[in-house]
Amino acid sequence: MSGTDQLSAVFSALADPTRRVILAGLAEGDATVTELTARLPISMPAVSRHLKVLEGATLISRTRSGKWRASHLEAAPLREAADWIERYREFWDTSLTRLDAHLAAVQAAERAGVTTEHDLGRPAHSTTDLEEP
Amino acid sequence: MSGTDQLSAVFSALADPTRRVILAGLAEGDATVTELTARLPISMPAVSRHLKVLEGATLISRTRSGKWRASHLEAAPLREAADWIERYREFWDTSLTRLDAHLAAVQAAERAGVTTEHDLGRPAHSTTDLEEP
DNA sequence: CATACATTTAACGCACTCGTTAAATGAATG
DNA sequence: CATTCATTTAACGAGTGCGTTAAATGTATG
Repeated sequence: MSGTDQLSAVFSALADPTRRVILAGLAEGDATVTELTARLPISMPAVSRHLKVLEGATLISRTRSGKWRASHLEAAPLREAADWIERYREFWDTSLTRLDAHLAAVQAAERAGVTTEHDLGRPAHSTTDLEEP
Repeated sequence: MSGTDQLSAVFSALADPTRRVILAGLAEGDATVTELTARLPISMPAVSRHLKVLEGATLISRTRSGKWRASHLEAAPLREAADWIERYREFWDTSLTRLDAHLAAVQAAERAGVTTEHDLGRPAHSTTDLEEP
């Protein structure tokens, strides 16, 4: 997963149920690999690599304390993920009827000068690639 | 990706930058595969399969309208994802000092009867697996 | 310093992802 | 009804993810 942007790394890390469980566990306090493994149905090496993934997404940090390495939750990157999703809140939060949604889409399209379902017959052959805001 | 839970499917779908761009595009209005492809640096079959992934995560729906198939943003599943992340807001939202975080972790641990960094020497060999709330 | 404990790395298997190009399918249209 | 346009499926290759077991590494401790 080399060259992956931060946001992708975070979403990718969250896509695994085991890692979400690990994060939930760390929310209750720092823990070692052995402790986390004791509560999971997988081997210790597997847990170790899940932690490596989480560390790669900077969702955890780890400190060596003598013989042990404790994992610590670093929730900051979750803010970025939350912010990304929040931009879509209007699309699920409002009680949009199908017509309202349609009109909203049309307005957004006109605002952005984008081709919509009304003129699918002449697709927008814009040359500019889409970008993430 | 058979047998994947909804939340994992959503996070997994969001983990790809191209798919996030597609969702952003659909937020401005429904669009066809051809239209989306015109604004992306990849082939149409590639876009088609991205849409299939998004559909699998129920992040979009598609309707056939004559010759064309328009994709429509279905943001509802994002709510679930947002809710999951929101539970960690306290961990990034508050101005936790390192000491505060430490104390919070200890309190959470005591509340849950979980072993913390204080007694890493005697790991919790609990038999119950962690679960997602 | 030899032994034990905590953790990681190595090596393997299997399944999936993401891109490509070429071929197949669906649905108007002349 | 043959052609054309929109879209999907097939087949391939390179890369990645997630689990395993066995071996290596780090760090106390007797």
